[in-house]
Amino acid sequence: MDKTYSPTDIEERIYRHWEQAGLFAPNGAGPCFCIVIPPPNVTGTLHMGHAFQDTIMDALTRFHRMAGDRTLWQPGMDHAGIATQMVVERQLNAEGQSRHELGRDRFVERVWHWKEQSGGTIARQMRRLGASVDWSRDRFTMDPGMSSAVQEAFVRLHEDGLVYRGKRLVNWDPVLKTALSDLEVLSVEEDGHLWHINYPLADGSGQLTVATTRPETMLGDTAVAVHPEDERFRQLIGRRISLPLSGREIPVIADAYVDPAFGSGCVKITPAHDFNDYEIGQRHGLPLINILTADAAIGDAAPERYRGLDRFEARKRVVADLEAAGLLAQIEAHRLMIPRGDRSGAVVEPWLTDQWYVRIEPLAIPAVRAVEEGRIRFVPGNWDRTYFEWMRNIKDWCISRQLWWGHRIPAWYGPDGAVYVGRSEDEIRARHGIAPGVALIQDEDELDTWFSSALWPFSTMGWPEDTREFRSFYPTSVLVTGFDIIFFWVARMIMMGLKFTGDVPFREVYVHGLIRDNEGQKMSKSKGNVLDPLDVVDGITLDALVAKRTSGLMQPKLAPAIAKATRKQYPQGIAAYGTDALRFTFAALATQSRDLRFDLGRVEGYRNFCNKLWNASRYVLLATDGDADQGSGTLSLADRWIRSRLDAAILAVRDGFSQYRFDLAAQAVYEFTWYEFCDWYLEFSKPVLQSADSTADELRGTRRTLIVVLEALLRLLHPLMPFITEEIWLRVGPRAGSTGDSIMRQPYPAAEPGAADPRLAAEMRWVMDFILGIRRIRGELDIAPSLRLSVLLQNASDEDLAHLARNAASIRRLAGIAEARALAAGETAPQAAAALL
RNA sequence: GGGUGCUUAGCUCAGUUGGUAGAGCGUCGCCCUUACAAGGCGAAGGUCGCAGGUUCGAGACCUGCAGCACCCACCA
Repeated sequence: MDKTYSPTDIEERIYRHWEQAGLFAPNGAGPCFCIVIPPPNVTGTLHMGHAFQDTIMDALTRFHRMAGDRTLWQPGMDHAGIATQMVVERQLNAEGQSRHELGRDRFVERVWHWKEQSGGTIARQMRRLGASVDWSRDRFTMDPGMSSAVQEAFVRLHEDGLVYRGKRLVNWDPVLKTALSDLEVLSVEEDGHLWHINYPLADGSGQLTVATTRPETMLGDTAVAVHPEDERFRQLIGRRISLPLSGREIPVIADAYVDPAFGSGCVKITPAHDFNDYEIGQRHGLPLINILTADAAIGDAAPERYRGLDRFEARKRVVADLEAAGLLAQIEAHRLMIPRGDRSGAVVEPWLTDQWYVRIEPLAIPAVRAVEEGRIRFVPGNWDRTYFEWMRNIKDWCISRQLWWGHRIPAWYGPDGAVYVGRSEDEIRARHGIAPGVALIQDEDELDTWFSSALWPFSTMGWPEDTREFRSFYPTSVLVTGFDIIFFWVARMIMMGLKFTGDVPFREVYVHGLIRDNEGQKMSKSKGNVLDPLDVVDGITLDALVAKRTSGLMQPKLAPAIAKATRKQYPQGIAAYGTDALRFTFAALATQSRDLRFDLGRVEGYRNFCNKLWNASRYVLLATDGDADQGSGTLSLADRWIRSRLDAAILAVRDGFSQYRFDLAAQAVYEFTWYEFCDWYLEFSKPVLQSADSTADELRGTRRTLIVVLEALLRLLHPLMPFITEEIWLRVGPRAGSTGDSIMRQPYPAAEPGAADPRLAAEMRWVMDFILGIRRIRGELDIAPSLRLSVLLQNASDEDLAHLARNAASIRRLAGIAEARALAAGETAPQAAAALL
C-alpha cells in the first residue's frame, strides 16, 4: 500500500469494477428491501442536497445488501416540465429564437436532445459518488412505459369521477402563461399601497369610499360589499353605485366576509380577479368581468382607454385618472402578501380559465388514515403533524399546464365541444362510436410534472402491468426525502399509491434536513455560494471555482462580489478530498436538525480519518505479513478488550442505521476506529509483537485480533465509505479468511452474543488510567518522552499489584517508564510528582 | 391568524426511558517515538436562553417568558 491515502487513484477504478461485476442488482433470497430514488430533474446537475440524499440512500442500500436482503435501489430522472422547458427556452432565446417560432414538435425534439446530454451528466455524478443503483432498471418519467402509466392513472381517475374539467379562477403565471397549482405559488410580503377611492352613488345622493391594493381591477368590479351589521352603511345596502372610469352601475351588497375595521369598511368586489371576490360573487350571483389577457394586460372587457396596457401601467393610469376626477381620497403605505410563481417569480393573477382538476378529498381521507394507523411512519415522527395539517385542509389540485414539455392530457374534443377521455383516439372512437370522419382534437395541455411523480414508486415497477418487480418490491421500504417536498410529492404519492395499488407506496418516510452553506444560508446560484459535490471530491482551482460561480448569473452585476467572497473563503481553491470523505461528512451531518451546515473543515477532518484508517491498515498488514490462519492463539487483555469494543461499536452503528441516525452511526465508528483501535489497541499490540519474550501463541492471538478486527471494521464502515473500505478489504479480507471478490457482498458485522466481561473492562480501565496518569505528569512537567521514568505505587491494593504484574510490559511501553514497583511497608516516598489512580 | 422547530465549549452540533456535561473544527504547550505531521502526547474552555415547578436528583419532564428560524393561510 502507498504510504499516503490518495482517493482519486482508487475510486473510479473500484466503481467500474462493481458495475461490471453486476454487484448493484438485487441478489439472493432474503427479504426484499427497496428504495426508489427521488428522481432528480434531468435538466440540472446534482447539487449538495442530492449528494447528501444519495449518500444516505446508498448507505442504507449497502447496509441492507450486506445484511442479506434482496436489495434494489431504483434509479431514474424526472422530466420536470416547467423547469426543463424554461432552461431550453432560455437557450433558444440566447440564440435569438423563441419556442413559438420553432413550433411545438421541433421544440419538444430539442428538449429531448438536451435531456440526453444533461441526463448523462447526472448519471456520471452519481457514479462518482458511489451510488449503487441498479442501472439496468434506470427510468425516465417520459419513457413509453412511464407515460402509459400516467395516461392510465388519468383515465381511471376520470372514470371514477376524481378528475374533472372546470372553468374557475386559477393561479395564472402571466410570464410562463400557464396555470399553476396552489403549491407553486409563493406569497411574499412586499411594500405596496392602500388606495382609498370614492365611489359615487348612482343617484348622486352621496358616495362610498372603498380601499384597495389593486385599483386597476376596479375596471372589473361588479359590486361593492359592506358588512351586514355595519351601521355606517346599512342604509346603503341595495343602492346602486356608478362605477368611476367605467360608468357601469353596480350594486352595494352585504356580506359577512367584510371586516368593518379594515380599510374603509367597504370592499370593491371583482369576482373575476380575486379568489375571495369570486366566492362572494358566487354567493350573490354577481357577473364576472374578465378584464385581463393571458399576459396580464388589460383586455377588451375594459374601457378602451386602458386596453393593451400592462396591469402595472394600467394601475398608474387608473390612479392618475381617479386623482384627476377628484375621486382619490387617500393613499396609504401598506405591507401586503404578493403571490409569485415559484419558477418565474412573476406576480400570479387569479384568472378565469378552463383547467383539469383532481378531486382530492376522496383521495386524502385514506391517505390520512394510512399515517394515523401507522401503515406509514414518518421519521422523525413529528413530520406527521405537518402532513396532517396540510392534508386536512387540502384543496382540489389543478393538474393541467399550458406547456409543451410533459405528458399530454389524454382528452379529446369533438366538433360539438364534447370532451372524451381515454387511452387513445382509437379507443375513444370505438367506445363512443365516433365515425372516422368526425374530427377529434386532443387537448393541447400537459399534466403537472408532479402528477407523474406521484406514481413513481409503482410506475417504475411496471404498473399497471403485474410485474415480478412490482410484486417483489412494492410497497417500497423507505422514502428518503427533504421536508420541502412533503406536500408536492410525499402526500401525493401516498394518495395515488393507495388509490391505484390499494397499498401504501412506502412503509417509512425518512425526512432529512436541508444542506446549507457554512453560514446557514441556502445554497443558490444568485448567492454565489453553491458547491458542486464533485468539486469537493476531485478538487478545483480557485480560478475555476470563481469562473463557475460567476458565469451564467441571472444578475451579472453580482459577479464581482461573488468572486471576492469566493476568493476570500477558498484562497487555495478546494483540495481533492475524495468521495469517501464527502460521504462520511454527509453522514455525520445527518442529525435530526432541519438545517445542516456544510463545512469544508469537516470534510478535511474526515479525509484525515480516511488517512488514519489507511495507515492503520498498513500497520496491520505489515504486522500480520506471513501469518497464516491457524486458530486464534492466546488472547491478551487488550485483544479481548478490543474485540468487545468492536462489538459495542457494531451495536451502536447498527442501531444508528435502524433509526436513521447516520450521525450517531458515523460518530460511533469514528470513535471506535480512532480512539480505541488506533490510539490504544494498535499501541498495545506493539509490545507483544516486538518483544522477544512473546510466545508463538501470544503472537498469533494478537495478529489474529489485528486482522479480524480490522476486517470487521472495514465491513462496518463500508456503507458510509465504500471505496477506501473496498480497496483495503481486497488485501485484508483474504488474510482474515474471507473469500469473495468484493466487500459489497460480504455479511454486515454482527455483535457476538456473549455479554461484555465487566472484569475485563475494569482491568483495562485500570491499565489505561495508569498510563494516562504518567502521561499527564510528563505533559505538565514538560518531561521529554525519551526520559524513562520510575514509578512507585503507594497504598496499592492486591488487585492493583495483580493488574500491574499482568500488564507490566504494556505499561512500560505506553507510559514510557523504566520500572514500576510498590512502596514497601514503612518505606517513605521520595519527592515525586503524583497521580491518583 | 394557525402550525412546527430551535436556543448546550470561540464556531458547528450530539446528548434515545431524568443519575456527577461530549465530539469535530479552532486555541495553547511538548514531540518528526519506524502505521500515520492529513500525525502523537498533554492542556485550557460550558451557572446547558431566562424564571418558576415536579423530583433525593433536571441539559433532559411540566408551566410561563424572551429571542431566532421555517411552513401554511383569502383581510380588501
